[in-house]
Formats: sequence, structure tokens, C-alpha cells
Amino acid sequence: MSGREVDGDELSRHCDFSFHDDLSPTHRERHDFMREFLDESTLTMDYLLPARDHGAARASTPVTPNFSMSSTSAELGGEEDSWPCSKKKEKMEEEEEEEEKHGEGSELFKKVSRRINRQAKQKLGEKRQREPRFAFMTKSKVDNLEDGYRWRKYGQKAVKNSGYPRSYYRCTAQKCNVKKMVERCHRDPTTVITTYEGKHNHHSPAVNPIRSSPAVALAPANFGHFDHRVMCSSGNSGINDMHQLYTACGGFLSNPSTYLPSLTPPYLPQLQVPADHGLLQDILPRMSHSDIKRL
DNA sequence: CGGGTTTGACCTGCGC
DNA sequence: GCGCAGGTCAAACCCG
Repeated sequence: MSGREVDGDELSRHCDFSFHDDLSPTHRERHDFMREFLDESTLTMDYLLPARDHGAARASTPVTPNFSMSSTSAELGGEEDSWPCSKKKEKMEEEEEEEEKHGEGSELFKKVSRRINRQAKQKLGEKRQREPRFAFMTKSKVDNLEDGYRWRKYGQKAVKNSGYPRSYYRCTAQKCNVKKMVERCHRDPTTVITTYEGKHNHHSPAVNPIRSSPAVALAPANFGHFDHRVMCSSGNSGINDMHQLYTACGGFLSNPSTYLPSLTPPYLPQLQVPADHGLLQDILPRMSHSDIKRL
């Protein structure tokens, strides 16, 4: 397997799954799943990476069976006072006075306005909230994988200890605040790490042919930590050519030959999808972990 | 001209 | 409290 080596513990600790109470896997189960996932990942799309969440990951938030990255201690913790320290507050007050002197249109004016807007939002309870995230790796020459949605780049940052920058994208759809970050693995420049944050509140603008595809059907299942599986409807070779798999992936991959070079039948009959994750299912509408594992 | 990208400045939160 | 690194903003620029 190429790319970053992550053990099952680390992956399960950070990976961004939400589990239903009644379907929650034990830590052990998730660990085993992650292990299996990693061990068997020899493909183009290797594995789910730990979706690093600011507070949760850095603060080593203890994992519970009901673990969900969407609510970190940092976010839940009261930050009633938006001023980190009194000195800073003083400085800001000074700036506000300065800004009054300089008047509208000045850089300082804009700067202070921005800050005041943020404060206002905080007071209204519109605290910045981190959406759940998940990340995965693909081998690709292009950074920005075609996933059916339209994205606008809003930033790029150099990443420490990596020669490759990270790009920040936002979904262009109105009122859709899904973001994604794309960066190249510094250990393996042919590998692109894509991290999604948030959930689309709209359908993909691209045509999703899966609904009419006979190859794949959704079926309920009760398999430990998964409450759904994607099952191929025609025995163990439901997906029997590249095009069909591409179709099953709902157009996630713009060019299957680029990403799925080693696909050979017969294929897995049962594909697994994290329980009610929403996010992953949204982004990879018809692609499952097993798809990713076996491609 | 509208929409997307680039890029430097700024903000935020964590670790020391 | 400070420094650092990640994340975001927004003006300038580019392109069809």
C-alpha cells in the first residue's frame, strides 16, 4: 500500500464516522475493521484517512462507541468571551479608536468591521461549527478529482513538512457550505489526499446514472457497525466492467481508467457503507469501502 | 462582465 | 502569554 502508514487504532480514533446508538460498534470492532481495511488496501483508492478535526484530534478526545467528530470538546466548551486575553482586547479597542479616526474605507475600518461582524455572530450563537469530515486518498495526476459537484477554490496554504500546498475549496451551490481540502501526500506525490467537510444540501449537478443502473441495489443489512450494504444484484459479478463500476460510482470518477487501473472481475458481491454517515454517502453516493478496497 | 483562481493578510486555536 | 500552523478572507487578477 502506498501513502501514509496508519495503524488501525489511529485511523479508528480519528476517522470521522457517526454511528447510531443501537448500531454502534465497539471500539474493538472498529479497530478490526480499520485494520482489515488497511491490510487489504492495495489499490488506487487506498483507505479512509483519519479526518483530522481541530479540537478532537489535537486534544486526543477519548473515543466512545458513539464517537462523532461533529461535537468536539472545544466546540462545546463555552467561549462566551470571544476575547482571548485582556491585552488583546486592549489592542483591539485601540484599533477601533484608530479606525474611527481614519474613517470608512480605510484598511483599518474594514479590518475592524470584519471583527465586529464575527463578534455579532458569536453573540447570536452562530459559533463556527466544524462539520464532520472524512478523508481519502487517491492516486491521481490531477489534484481536484471530479466528483460531480462544482467547487470554488478559496485558499491555498503551504503545509508544514510537505513540499506540496493544500488547496481549499467550497461548493459553489447556494447555501451549501460543504468544503473540501486537497493536498498531495508528501511521501507519495502521486497520491492525492482529499478531505470533505460538511454535507451537500442539494443534488449533484452532474447526472447520476446509478438510479437506473441494474448492477447495484441498496439493501438493508445488520452487520455489526454497518446498517447498510450496497449489494450487487446479480450474484458476485454484478459489476463486470469498468464502465459499469464507473456508473455504479455515480460519476464520482471522471475517468475510471485513470483511477481504476487494476479492475478485474469477479467482483465482491457485498459492499459496505458506514452507518448513516451521510457525508460519505453523499460524496461517494454509490461507492463503498469495499469498492475502494478492491478496485 | 461574471465567475473562478491566486495570494498575502488576517484570524483562530493549540501546544509549550 | 507567545509562537506557530491551519484555516479563511478578500482584493487583484485571469479567462471565457
